[in-house]
Amino acid sequence: MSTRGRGLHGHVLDTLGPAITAGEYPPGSVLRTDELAQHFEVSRSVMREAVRVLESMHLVESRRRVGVTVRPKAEWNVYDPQVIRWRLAGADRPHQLRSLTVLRSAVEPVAAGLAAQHATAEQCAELTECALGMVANSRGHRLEQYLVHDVAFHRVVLNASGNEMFARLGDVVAEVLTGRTQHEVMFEDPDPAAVTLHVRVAEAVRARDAARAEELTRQITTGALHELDILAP
Amino acid sequence: MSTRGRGLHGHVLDTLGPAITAGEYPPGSVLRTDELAQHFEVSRSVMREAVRVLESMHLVESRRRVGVTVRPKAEWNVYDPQVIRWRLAGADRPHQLRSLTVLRSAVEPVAAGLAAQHATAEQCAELTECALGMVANSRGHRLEQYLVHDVAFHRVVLNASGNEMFARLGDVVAEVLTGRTQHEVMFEDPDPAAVTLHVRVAEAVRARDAARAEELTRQITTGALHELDILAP
DNA sequence: AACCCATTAGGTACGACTAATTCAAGAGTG
DNA sequence: CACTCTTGAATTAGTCGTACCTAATGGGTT
Repeated sequence: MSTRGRGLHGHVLDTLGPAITAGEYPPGSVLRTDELAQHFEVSRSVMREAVRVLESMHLVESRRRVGVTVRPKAEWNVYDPQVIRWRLAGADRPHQLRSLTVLRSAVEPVAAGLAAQHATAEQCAELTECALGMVANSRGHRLEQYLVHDVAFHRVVLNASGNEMFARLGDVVAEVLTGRTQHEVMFEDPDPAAVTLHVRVAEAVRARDAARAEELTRQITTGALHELDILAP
Repeated sequence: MSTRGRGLHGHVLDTLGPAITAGEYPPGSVLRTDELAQHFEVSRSVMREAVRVLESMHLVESRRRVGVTVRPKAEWNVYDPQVIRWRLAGADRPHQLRSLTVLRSAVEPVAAGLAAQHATAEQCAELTECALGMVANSRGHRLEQYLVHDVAFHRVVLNASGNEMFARLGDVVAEVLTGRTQHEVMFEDPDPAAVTLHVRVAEAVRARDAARAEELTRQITTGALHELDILAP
């Protein structure tokens, strides 16, 4: 899933990427292409392709006579799904989870408002279906199935917004929600209030009530902020 | 600026990237590495590195025995600054500008609210300075200087939010604002109301009034939406 | 329909050469 | 003597071309 692992250069990236994003190489660290190639036991061609990809993510910068230098974190392409996955898989996970949750709190309410204006009949139906699925699995430790519907719900909202930038955050939200279920405190059944909110969002979108859809979604994301103690109770 | 043009593979990307993002090659189109290498008069190694970068942006997919196929627009990494620049430079510019402006309307108000909570004294001072700079250049066709301070203002807000995801949108906002001044209808002096709003945002942040900073910024971004006729007057 | 094999285009490896940049030694200058 | 400028040697990425490997594909055979 996280590993597209296609080809040798993919394998190299699966090791180097997480290492860099985890801060194993401090900003300014210098790597040499040849040494890396030797270390990973691949040809220089393969290593060069891997470096090019890291370079396109602004994780490193390649300069003649110097080598491959690690760029400061502030310059990374933190919206690259691959970078997000690497960071979520490493020591930076908590921090990354917080950043993304704050991003969600900004984007999703607006996306829901737009979805209320632009959602197709089919998307409205999907939304209702997802909400019902959440209700059906909200009790009896069915977290797995609950999560599936939760992820689907938010994905539909983002897609229905009609904004491509919002739509592409579907994967990010999916990883945040999944991460919360897997690694965070969520042994108990989900909060009934949250489930209800999702149902009401689906209703608001179906009723073309943008303001209500936005406000209700804001309540959902605010809840997510509270879970991570980003907001005081 | 848009061209980092470092090396031959950079030159290839500067041509291929815009072509693909402009839709010159419809989704599913098949390119051959060898043909491309011949067309651009570079070696296969260089072309392969370029393809790897395009692949990491999810613009294309490379498969054996098939070739390099162009992926559908919905799968592109639309947050990649390079992709954004390519699209802003091509036929997709209006659409991209709208998407980004909607994104701004979601992110910037929340960022401003956070900035009011987390901005350092220095950042508060910078903000005030930028706002004053906007006022000083808001009359007499000083659009150039006005733009500089406008861009700086929004950049400081995004940075002061303390959220890395927000901070990285500084470049995007900069390009949107620059684009508006250069290509859109903005021969006249900026709207005095907008200038005043910026001053008041700076005040709100300085006063640690998160709610007010958020609301005022929402008015700014709403104004931007109106300019592009995304919202009805 | 199931299977096999030739074709094809990308994947990998290696070696030679190029070019840019750094760094240091040495000449020149105040 | 200290400082600056020039120059050249060392170093590392950049480019190229070739050869060979691998795996999908598509057609032909059983």
